[in-house]
Order: sequence, then C-alpha cells, then structure tokens
Amino acid sequence: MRDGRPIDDRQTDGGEAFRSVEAQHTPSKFLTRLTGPDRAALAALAASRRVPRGEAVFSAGGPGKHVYFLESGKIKICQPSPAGNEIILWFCLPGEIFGLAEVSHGGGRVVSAFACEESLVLSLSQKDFREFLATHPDTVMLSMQALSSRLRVLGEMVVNLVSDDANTRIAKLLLRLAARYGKREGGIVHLDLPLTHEEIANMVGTTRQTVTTVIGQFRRQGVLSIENRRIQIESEDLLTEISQAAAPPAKHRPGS
Amino acid sequence: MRDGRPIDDRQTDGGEAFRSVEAQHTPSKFLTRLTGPDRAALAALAASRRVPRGEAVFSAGGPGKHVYFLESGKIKICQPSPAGNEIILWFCLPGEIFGLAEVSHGGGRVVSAFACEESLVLSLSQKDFREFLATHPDTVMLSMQALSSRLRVLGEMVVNLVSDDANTRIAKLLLRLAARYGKREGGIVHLDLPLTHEEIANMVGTTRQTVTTVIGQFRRQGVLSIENRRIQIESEDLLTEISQAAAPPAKHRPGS
DNA sequence: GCGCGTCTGTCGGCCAGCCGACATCCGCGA
DNA sequence: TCGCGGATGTCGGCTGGCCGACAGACGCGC
Repeated sequence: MRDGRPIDDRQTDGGEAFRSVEAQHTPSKFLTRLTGPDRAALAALAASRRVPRGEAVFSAGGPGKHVYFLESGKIKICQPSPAGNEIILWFCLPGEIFGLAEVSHGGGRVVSAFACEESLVLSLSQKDFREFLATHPDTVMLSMQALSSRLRVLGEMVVNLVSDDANTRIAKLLLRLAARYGKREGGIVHLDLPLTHEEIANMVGTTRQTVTTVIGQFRRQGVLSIENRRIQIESEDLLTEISQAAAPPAKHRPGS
Repeated sequence: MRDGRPIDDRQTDGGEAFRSVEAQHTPSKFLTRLTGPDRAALAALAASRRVPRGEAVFSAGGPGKHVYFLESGKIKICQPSPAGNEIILWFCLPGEIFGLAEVSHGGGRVVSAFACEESLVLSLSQKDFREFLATHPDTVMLSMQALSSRLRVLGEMVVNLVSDDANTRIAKLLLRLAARYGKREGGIVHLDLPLTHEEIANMVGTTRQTVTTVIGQFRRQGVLSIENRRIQIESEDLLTEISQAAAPPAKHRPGS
C-alpha cells in the first residue's frame, strides 16, 4: 500500500523527539504516582494480601472480580498455551496496577498472575475501583497508561515473533527486558528476573535447547554473563548489534 | 511452578460461564454506546475527515496528538517490522475508537492507521479528549474497554505465535478474524476484509507461498472458499478441528 | 551443611517450511 | 470495457532449529 499522509497528526512540533523505548513502555507506577490523599483513600478501600513465591494471585479461567496493586515483590502475568505451557506476557514491579483488563467488560480471567517471589498485594473489588476512578479523576490516566503500555509491549512481541529468527528473537527479548526491568551499574544491566531457559523459550517461540545454545553463544561472545541463574548484560551495544544483524529484506516493500 | 490458589478471586459465582471469545474480545463500540447527549457533545468537539482508501490516518513515528473515532469505513492498525513490512495488529470497524494509546503518556506513534476502504473519521485533540472523559464519566469505561480488548487480542496472537505450527497459526488467525469481524449467513462466515496472502503471512510469521499453499488446502478440504479475493469460512467446526489437531504436548507441565 | 529435584549443556538425525523463480489469473482504475 | 500491476499458484533445493536423550551442575529447602 502507498505510504499515506497522516490526517490530523501531520503537523509535527519542531524538535519533538521520539521517546526511548524505556520511557515509552514503562507501565504506570500507579501507587507511586498517586497523591497523598488519593493514596490514603485507596489504602482505606483495599485489602492487603501476602502471596508466597510460586502462588497465583489469580488464575486464567477464574472470575475477574478484583483489581490489584503490587506493594512489594514481583509478579509475572502468564497466558496458558493450548499445550499447557504458561507464556509470560510481562512482569509487574512494585507500584504497578494489574488485573484491570477485566474491569471494563466484567469477564473472566484470560491470564494468570503468579508471584515470582514473596509479594505483598493490595486488592480492590471492581465495583470499588470504578467508584475510586470516578471520585479520583487523576487515576483514570494512570489506569489507561498501564493498559496502553502493555499494549505496546505485546505489539513489540508480535512484531518480533513474526519477523525474526530464533537468535534475534532471544536477543531482542533480552533487550526489552533490560529496558523495562534492568538495574544498571557501570554499564552492566542486571536482570533481576528468575527466568529459566524454558520460560525464555516459551516467550520467543523456540525450544529450551535452542535458548541454552544461544545464551551460551552470547556468553562466549562477552555479551552477557550469568550469576545465580540471573542474566547480566555486559554489553547492550553488542546485543543490539546482534539483534539488528539478521534483518531480512522486506517482501513487498515499495522501493525495495 | 505450582498451580497456585487465587487470592481474592477464589470465590466463584455459581454457574458463571466463561464468555465466548466473541463477546470477550469485541472492542468497545464507542460511538454506538455513547448516549445522545454524550454523542452530541463529542460531535461538537470533533473534526470530521474523509480518508481515501490506502491513505494513512496517522503513521508510526509521527506525533500522537489526536484520538480518532471511525464513523464509517474500515481501518487497519499496523506496526512496521525492522524489514519494513507492515504487520496488521487489528482492524477497526465503524463505531470504534482508535489512536488512544498515546493519550496517557503523550508519546509518538508506534503504529500506523490505514484506511482499507474510503473511511469517515472523527478526530479529537488529546487535550479535548481528556476533558471529554473528565466531563463524561461513562466514556472512561468505554475507553478502557477498547484498550483491554486489544490487549487480549495481542495476547492471543503472542500465544498463537509461540505455540503453533504454520498451519495452525493460519487456521487460528482465520477463526479469530471470523469471531471479531465475520458476517454470518446460514452457517457461512464472510470475512469482509481485503487481506492478501502476504498480509496474512506477515500476521502469522510465515511466507506468502506457505499461506497460498495452506489456503489452497483449506479450500480443497471444504473449509473455506474465496470470492472476490475475500475469504468465506464454510465450516468453522472443521477449521476449529484443524486448529486443535496439532496441539503439541506441554514441555515442563506438572503432571505431564 | 547436605540432598535432591530442577535446570543447564550437549548431541545429531530429521523435517517443516523458507525462498527464489516463474507462469497465470484477476480486481481495479481509467 | 480493457489493460496492467499486483496477487495467486506451483515447484524443489536447502537449512534453521526441533526433539528425544543423557550427563552434569547447582539453587533451594530442610
């Protein structure tokens, strides 16, 4: 199809830069951005729960009656595959809201939320959440930002999955995880995520053995190292090079 | 990980059925669900634009300053791959809102919106849209529903892409498109979507030739037929069987 | 501190489907 | 109505990576 001219977005502000992936895709730190009074109102409404490591906050197939906020710990949001593998879609870090996708249509859960480590979670019934939004208008944008951010994450995953070979998919996954969850110290990015090779394979559509092979190659190339089965990216630049090296030519691209 | 018990969602309502995919994933028909006064207020604020077939409403990389509503026509939302292929993420039908993911963080566009056929589009600046939400609280849930619905669509795509072989991915894509956009007449589902084999290939991560081969097989099996280069699903049941036939066993599944 | 279950590392045969190429068809715009 | 550019249909050589199997390592719970 021809490259079209945008309609109303066509006037661009001079010098407005496209934001980095990190800034663009950071999900709403809902709790952090609540003002004092809003935060107090939420705390008065919500129930607090401790979730042990490995336990589910909610499960796919169950009812979706509550919205959750992560006080501390780490949550992974998974969708089951037909074969029963749990595909990790994204992680939630402290401050983030989750489980709100069902608020608007009142349906059951399509995804599960598991605690990767012991976590402290606030829960609010959907009814109370709707009332909270209605009486705290600032929180509407925070909720929409959480949903939008995750929409972009999944969009990136889709494009990655349909476009790239296994090597590149793994490289790009690691870069995305680094951008969103990495802790940076002197040029090295620590991924404080308890990810097995099987979980990585499930996220990028390959096999556990292929991930083991590729991660081993990345270690030998000095791209990353492993400590306590956690990945540390020694050179984001090298990983970026790897992820761009195998770009295939466009089929059916005007001007190709 | 062990199957966890849900925390606050664990009490289920007796007999509450998990809704069908069609009901669950129907995006918010925003315009249709607006009440008369809300609709009039929106019409007073928004600008109307006619978009010829093939033109972009907005483009990836451009600024995201407006929110759009589709009065008539058909829009496809695409994200460019590194090779320059436009990957269709979803379609928008009349009544739907689109282009709102950038409202909450004010960033540039990651996706493009193209008119598949001549379309009539309302546009509203983000600023006006925020004010509209603030003064029309019913529209907050409609907006969140649109975002949530698309989140689920992309989640399904991700799980489909990482789990299935090419044959199954194509079958499931056709079923999803049928559920969301199909017109049903006497057991046959018409997909009134102008999709080429190349576009289908881009959506499921395969090649144009593989899609041509698989679509040909489906025709010979009586699963579907083609008219004016539009797919008609003759037997959803058969297509569903095909999409379930190749389910691989779970790796690392407790109890497998 | 120790044992164990899970995770990682390796191997090689096999095949799903990629890909370049070419012929034919047909929907759309003038 | 007609011409043409894009879409569809087919082919077969080739290869990326799947997969079952096995050995060794190690993180975690007791």
